[in-house]
Order: sequence, then C-alpha cells, then structure tokens
Amino acid sequence: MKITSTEEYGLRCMLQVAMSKDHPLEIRTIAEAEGLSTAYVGKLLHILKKAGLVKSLRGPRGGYLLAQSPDQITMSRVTEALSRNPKDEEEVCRKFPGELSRCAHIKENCSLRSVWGNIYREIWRVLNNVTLEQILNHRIPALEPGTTLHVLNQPIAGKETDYGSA
Amino acid sequence: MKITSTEEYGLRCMLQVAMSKDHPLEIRTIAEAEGLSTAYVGKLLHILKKAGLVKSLRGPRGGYLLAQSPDQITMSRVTEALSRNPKDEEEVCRKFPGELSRCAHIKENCSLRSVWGNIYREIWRVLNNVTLEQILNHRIPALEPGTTLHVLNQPIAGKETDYGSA
DNA sequence: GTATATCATTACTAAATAGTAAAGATTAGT
DNA sequence: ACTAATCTTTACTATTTAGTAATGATATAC
Repeated sequence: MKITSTEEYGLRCMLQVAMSKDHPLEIRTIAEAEGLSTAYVGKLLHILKKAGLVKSLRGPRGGYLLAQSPDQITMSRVTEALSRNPKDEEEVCRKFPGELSRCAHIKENCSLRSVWGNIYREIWRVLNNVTLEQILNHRIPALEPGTTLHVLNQPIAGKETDYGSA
Repeated sequence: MKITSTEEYGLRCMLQVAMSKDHPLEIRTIAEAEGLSTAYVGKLLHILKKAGLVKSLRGPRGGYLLAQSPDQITMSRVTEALSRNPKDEEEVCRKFPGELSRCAHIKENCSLRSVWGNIYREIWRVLNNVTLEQILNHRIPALEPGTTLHVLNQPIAGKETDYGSA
C-alpha cells in the first residue's frame, strides 16, 4: 500500500507550477527546486500536460502553467493522471485474479474486497477533497480524529479452535 | 497508491490458512484454491512464517497453521510482514527525498506531507482495526459513511491570478 | 531405515516501474 | 534568417517487484 514515485514527484511538480502563478515555470527550475533531473521532470510534466492539468509554452521564456486555477485542481485528478489506481474493491479484484479467470473470492463474496474497498474509497475521498490551492495555503483537510469504525454485517458464530503456543 | 501483489496474495493465503482452522493446510491446496503456483504460495507463506504469523509442519500431513487465533491477527500485522509501507508523512518524505539530502519540502513545512500523512494514518487505522476473524465472519468494520473533512490551518490570503482558457 | 510427502532455501527469470539520454520541434528575439 | 532557449518525443538503461525452478531438509508411515 504505497504511493508511487511518479505520484509523489508529479504532485510536487504540480505544486511548483502552482506556486509560480502566472509566470511560466521552466523544467530546469523545477528540477533544481526538487532535486530531480531535468529529464525526469520533463517526463512528469509531459504526462501532466497530456492529462490537461498544465499547459506549456515553448521557446525562450517558455515553461509550464496550470491549465486551471489551483482551487479547481484536486489531488485526485493529479494522482489519476500520474498512475492508474483502483478506486474500489471491484478494481482490486480485477487486478489480482490469480491465475483463475476471475477473483478467486467472488463466489463466496470475499470479505477482503470490503476491506480494500473501504480503504480505496477513503483514499479517494480524501484526494477528491483536497485542491492544490488548499495545499499551497496549508489548509489541508484532515479526517476527524475521532472517526470510528462500525460493523457492517452480522456476526457468524464460529467454532472455537485451539491455536496453542507455537 | 496501490496495494502490492505480495500484500494481496499473502493476505489471501493467510485467510485460507485461517479457514482451515486446526487442520494443517498444504501449499498445494492453497495454490489450487487461489489459482497461484505452489512456488509462489510457498514463498509467501515463508515470509509469513518468518514474521511469526503462521507455523509450519513438515513431512506428510504437514502444512501451515495460524500462529495465533484469528481474532488476534490484524490486517496491519499481515500487511506489515508482506511489504514495508510508510505509516506517516515522515516516512513518505524519507522515501522520496529527490536527489537532495532530505525532502525538498521540509524547510517550508510542505503541505503534501499532511495529505499523505492523513491518508497513511487512515489506512493504518483501518488495517489495525480489522482482524482475520472479522474478515472470515464477514464482520468488516467500515468507515462512517458521513465522515467529513475539517480544515486544520488558517487560510492565507492568496493573490488572484488569471488562468484564462488554455 | 527407506520411501514419500511435505516445507525450506536459494538462485534465477520476467515484468513493471523508475529514471536517463539524445535528437527533434517550436518560439522569441534579434 | 539565425540563434538560443525552451518544450517534445522516443528509445534506452537501471532498479524493484513479481513469480518460477530446482535442490535440500525434515517428518511420517511402514
């Protein structure tokens, strides 16, 4: 369960561009600020451009600008451009079917799916509620610290089994 | 932001072993149930054994058993054994420092860290609150659906900038 | 004590991701 | 037009992760 390098560094590049406001920001400048190679930053910005998140100007005084104002760009849009992540349990199962033609657990309505589903939905909700502007202004929404879990299904009585000591 | 194959398939193997209760479960049986190769299942179980989550019996009638009862094994312990994931923003920054000696954003108290930090803490909280027993019994805790975000910091007035149309 | 069934360990190959390199295309300024 | 500064594109290499293969070790049953 980890963010990819592309997501992390791509987002950082977006923030650099956002901080530059309406002054086109060059690859070289971003690369220096983030400690990355210009080739890598160029690649990341290219991805972001294809996704319509930044626009570019070529030639002298060229560089990158946000395609929209930072309060209209959510982290979910940026991360979606940078990597193809599952958003719910359906996609998780499709990604990990084993060698069987479909998820080995669908038949018994696997509970693992619910767990991953909860997690991905939560991630998605957070990313979807944070804009670049909020990040720039240090106004990051946080989860309510007291959020609690609740049980969805009814318990099924299980037989007791001896697990002794290893 | 994605779960790894090792996490997914490793967890499934744990669940198979858990379902088998006190009957040692062979690699071959798990492999068939999950549609994976015996070599791969063997590797995953070996990892889980080294982490103390399962115990093994060799020879005929051998196989794997849970090292503890399923209500004492959380998903967080299993996933931790299967992959080394960051648990908070500190670890994220350490993992992605760019080529600089430290995270390029620490100096300005980067807000990205807060976002990732929120996400990882949330993941951790969910995984930490789900046991194998809950999964087996389909008693999966879910986040409160109505959980809302709140803003941590004060707004900083930002200048208006023209983002025009691309 | 031999045969067989199981796990254990290591080394290898394959695939995905991360990151680099180099040559091409466009624009601004003169 | 020419030059230089910038992005563009493609192809390549390196690293990590996923998955396989083969040989070795141990326990059961007879």
